[in-house]
Amino acid sequence: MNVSLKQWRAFLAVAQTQSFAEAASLVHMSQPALSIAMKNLEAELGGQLFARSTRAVALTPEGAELLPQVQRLLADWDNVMADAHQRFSLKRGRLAIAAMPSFASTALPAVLQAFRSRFSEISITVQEVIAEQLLEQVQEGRIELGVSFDPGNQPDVAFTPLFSDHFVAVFPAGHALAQAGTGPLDWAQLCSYPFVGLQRPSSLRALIDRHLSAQALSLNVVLEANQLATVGRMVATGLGVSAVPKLCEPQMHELGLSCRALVAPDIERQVGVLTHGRRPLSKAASAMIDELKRHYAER
Amino acid sequence: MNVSLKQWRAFLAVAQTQSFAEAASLVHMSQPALSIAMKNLEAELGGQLFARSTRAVALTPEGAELLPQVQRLLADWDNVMADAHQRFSLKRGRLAIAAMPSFASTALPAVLQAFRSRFSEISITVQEVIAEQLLEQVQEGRIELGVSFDPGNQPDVAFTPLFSDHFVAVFPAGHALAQAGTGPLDWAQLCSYPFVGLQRPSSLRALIDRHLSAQALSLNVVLEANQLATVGRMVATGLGVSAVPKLCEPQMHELGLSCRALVAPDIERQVGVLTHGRRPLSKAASAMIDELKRHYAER
DNA sequence: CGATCTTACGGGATTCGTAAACATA
DNA sequence: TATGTTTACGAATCCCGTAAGATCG
Repeated sequence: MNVSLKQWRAFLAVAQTQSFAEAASLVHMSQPALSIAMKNLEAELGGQLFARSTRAVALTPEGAELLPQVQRLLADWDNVMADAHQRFSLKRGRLAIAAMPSFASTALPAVLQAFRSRFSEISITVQEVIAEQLLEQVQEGRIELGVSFDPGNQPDVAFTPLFSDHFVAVFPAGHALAQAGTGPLDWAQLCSYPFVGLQRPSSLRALIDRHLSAQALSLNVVLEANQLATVGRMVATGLGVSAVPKLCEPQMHELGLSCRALVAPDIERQVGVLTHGRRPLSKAASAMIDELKRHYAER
Repeated sequence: MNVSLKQWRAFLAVAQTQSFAEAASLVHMSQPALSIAMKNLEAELGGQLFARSTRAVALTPEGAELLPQVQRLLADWDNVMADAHQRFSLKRGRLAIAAMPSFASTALPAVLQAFRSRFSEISITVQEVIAEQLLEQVQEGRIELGVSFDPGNQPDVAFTPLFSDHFVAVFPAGHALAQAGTGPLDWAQLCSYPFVGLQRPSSLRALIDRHLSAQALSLNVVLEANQLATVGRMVATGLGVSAVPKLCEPQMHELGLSCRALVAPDIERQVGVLTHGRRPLSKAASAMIDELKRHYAER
């Protein structure tokens, strides 16, 4: 036999109203039912909570000492219930997400704004991290949701594609490539210029090398950097040309650089959502993924 | 439909064991029953607490956020239950008592010692107050139990007699009354000596005056004080003789005074326990009253 | 005598446990 | 195929509500 929250709520009602009859209506029970409930509660506790005279009900000193404790704990339970409801209805919650810098600084803000306008009570933390760290964070469960390139088959990580990104050539505004038009460019054409590339080991760099060597092409790499922004500045300085994901085109434009799509081969890379493969998603994370999908479905 | 503590305990068990089967044995239920219970709990909360794959159970992020809260609250409930049990079994509690000074300094310590040896975990506060204040404190409920003279019919106060106190004459060791023997003395004999009495209004003084005037006796009051100890010192100084409750005889002896019982009339006053007439007694207070009764029943 | 709590008892709902079905590694 | 969860269903339990009883002012 165990005491129930209902019994304690009834106890509270009796203590407050000083009457079994009134208390019974407060907790939506019949008088006798409440009487039995209190009797059982007292039996469970091993002593009287109330001193009953047929005309009046009074708390015993022990009951009086218990009252504030019970009051507080019942209120705490209500808070827990409310908290749970809020979390499940997305009226409350936390969401930790991460995105690679190129995405965080381009498409993400609009998505976040849309999400926040729907679920204003969910607090979001965004981390800008490179793909490798992002993968690690997702695997460890430190962040629930990441936006990055498809990492391939990684343990404990699930990838949901959002869109596919292609490469663009990057060069200074006055470069020869700029004067040759604005249409697609072949990688072969890029190979004849000094090339500023990402440092190995970089998944991006490896991807490019793999595709080009399959076509018997090879870049004339004269410089390497490990941040895309640095590569951009090198190109702006006139040290060479480069190739970056189309997603980063806005950043390149900001540096005063020009871009043209690259084909032959059209190197494609999936960008999407990384989540932990075995842990369940929070409703907040699911809603964010929906928002991301909606954002790219609309195009 | 309401959630029960049992459901939350089951939730805790599942979260800790990561298994419905193990958790079921922990909470003494069958697997299916626990499964249903969790299903109902989730329905009540409006979302999933666990992500079930047929081979494994994992907390959802929402469930994980709830877990520590639930853990804390369940522990709190256990504490409340334990607290209640302890209070009812006199392994814990507070007891505020008051006693008139003559009693507090004579019989009370032995009673308190006996009580504490039985119920060592009950903390007791003792107030030494005069009869009028004591009555007031009991009426207000500030103290639960007082030891004093019978106050007569007072609103909201119940009196339980413990013993009846008689009066003794008090005089210096070398006094004529001391040389006249050690047996009972008549009040009439006391009237021929200068008398040191309690100041009016004092219930003790009023009692004496009432009884003596009924016998056409009158004291030769030469001095008055409002504390019994002061009266004793005046007598010790040789300013006169006095009459005090037998209960105070030890105090008088300490001042080097002698005493003899007073009769004709044998003025008797009930000493007993004052409690609030309408409020219920705590188990601790009841036990203390029992201890007091036992103390005087043994004689 | 009236108001109020308690006891008695029948009905109903919830919950439990056993057995079977189901789903994944 | 084996392990572990869910569904199905019969049964027991618990709890509630109505009606009668008891008690005190």
